[in-house]
Amino acid sequence: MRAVHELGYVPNGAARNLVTRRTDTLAVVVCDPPQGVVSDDPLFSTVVRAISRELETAGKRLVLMLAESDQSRTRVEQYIAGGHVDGALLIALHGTDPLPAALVRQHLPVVSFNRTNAPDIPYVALDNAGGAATAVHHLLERGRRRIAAITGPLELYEARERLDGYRQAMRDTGRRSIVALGDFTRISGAEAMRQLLEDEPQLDAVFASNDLMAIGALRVLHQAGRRVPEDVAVVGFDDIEAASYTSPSLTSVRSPMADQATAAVHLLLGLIDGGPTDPVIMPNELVIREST
Amino acid sequence: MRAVHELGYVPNGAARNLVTRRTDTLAVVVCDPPQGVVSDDPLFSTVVRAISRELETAGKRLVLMLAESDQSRTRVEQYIAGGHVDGALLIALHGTDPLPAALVRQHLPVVSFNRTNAPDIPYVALDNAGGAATAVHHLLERGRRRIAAITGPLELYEARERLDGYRQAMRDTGRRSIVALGDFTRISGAEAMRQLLEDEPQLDAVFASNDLMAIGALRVLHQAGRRVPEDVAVVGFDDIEAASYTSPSLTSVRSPMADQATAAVHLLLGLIDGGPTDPVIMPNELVIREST
DNA sequence: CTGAAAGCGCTTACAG
DNA sequence: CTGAAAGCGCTTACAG
Repeated sequence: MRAVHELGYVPNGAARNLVTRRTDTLAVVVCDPPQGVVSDDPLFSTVVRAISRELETAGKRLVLMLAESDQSRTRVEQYIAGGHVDGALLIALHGTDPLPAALVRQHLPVVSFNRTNAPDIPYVALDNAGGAATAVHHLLERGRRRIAAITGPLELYEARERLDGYRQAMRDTGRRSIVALGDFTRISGAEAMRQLLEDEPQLDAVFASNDLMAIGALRVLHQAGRRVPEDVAVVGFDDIEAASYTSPSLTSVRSPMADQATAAVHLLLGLIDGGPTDPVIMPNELVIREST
Repeated sequence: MRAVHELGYVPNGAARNLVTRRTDTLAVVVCDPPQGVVSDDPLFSTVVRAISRELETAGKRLVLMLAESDQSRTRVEQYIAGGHVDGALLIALHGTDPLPAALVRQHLPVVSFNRTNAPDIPYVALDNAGGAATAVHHLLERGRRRIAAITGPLELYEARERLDGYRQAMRDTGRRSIVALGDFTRISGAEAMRQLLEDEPQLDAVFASNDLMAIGALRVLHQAGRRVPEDVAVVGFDDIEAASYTSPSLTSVRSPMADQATAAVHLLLGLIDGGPTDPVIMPNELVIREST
């Protein structure tokens, strides 16, 4: 050991990997297309940092890969087939993505950061429907009666679940759903808000399926001369940092992204060790600010 | 080749790495401490994605490592000493960080995403001083005379350079500098703005060294009943997405982070191939919006 | 030009 | 318990 210290010896990683057939490296695959919604999200860096910290604690390394195109998807598959990683964590998976099934076929432990269409992939998800219902009930408590919703892109489970939660809560309280389509971008939120004002000028509340769209909606409401929250109350989803510095500041359903990331890492590490594969659902909470 | 296809053969990566002594893998080391400013920055995801794309194009892999503490710094050093990577790209380096020197001592090709105290490390940097000067001249053209600055944390080169650019521009036009210290967070921008209003109630413009602080300053100005831009003009730096949806929207010096990331990757790949190591300075441009 | 051998630097069963 | 040998799956000089 003295010699080790004196000579600064460090074991060669490739040689060790070769013989042990372990790499202590996990892939984080961001499946979002280039113009995709999730990885441009303000929460992306939170998620990546939380994953990185958790893997470091476990003594593992993180290889970050984008799967933005068919070509890069192939690269990911080949890299993983090359035995470079012990497992993979998929982020921002669209419902129709062929990648998860391909990885499972290679017998690689795979976990998804959200619900997917591949039934045998363990995942960690937010309680999207519950969060949306919480938002609706909060608006009802505030005395709102005509509550519209702006959806995310419906090919994403999160977007569908948030819409379902809104719909269910409206139905349960005997109300009619008022829905405009968005795609999780601020611009789409603004456009959806414009459309809602035209179609349903009597509305007195809006539930936006994420904060970026809520911010777009706030802007349009301001331009249209509607006061928030006096005339129209607005609730967002995710509680990104910007939610606290819009004017008025935005009530939002907080997505515990860092906790979700940590849970996903644990699920993956457990899976590699042959542990259970039950999905994990993260709770969320409503953060009430000036907009409601 | 038919057999390769039929059997789905893929070369074993570890065996190949062992014999070739190349890994085709580069480390991206985020040197920011846990509460650090840079990696919580909205631009972090932009940078990471741009690097990832560029490495993918070059057929390289990306290992993401955090160096948030002495312990994790040691881990980074050991990992790199283990020969797992062909080079390293350092992000968010503080002036006093011992990591770059340690890596250079291991004869690893290293490039920094900003200027550092290690003289022999090639880097890519923004024209921070030039950007700050542009902001000041823009404010002067708008007829502003008492222009204050809010600085970033001065242990960061970016922050010092932006301050220097402001100071120089003020001096060149025979004006007195008015400076309040911040640390690149929104909160610190708000605090600095409060202090400025107290110390220099006559000020008619503020140059904030980044957008987050400018957003904090906008809020305080609003609370203090100062109209922007009528009473006080505000310029930020970085042009993060939020700059376009504050009210009023924020004039800002755009930092071309994606281009900077691409340039840093090229510099590193060139360095590995024995290419030149000249620093690269990225130009920036002023994006004029409602706040000036 | 083709094919067998040596060797990269480890770990792990196995012999002494 | 210690120490030498085999082998992980490649690449690359080298012999035929």
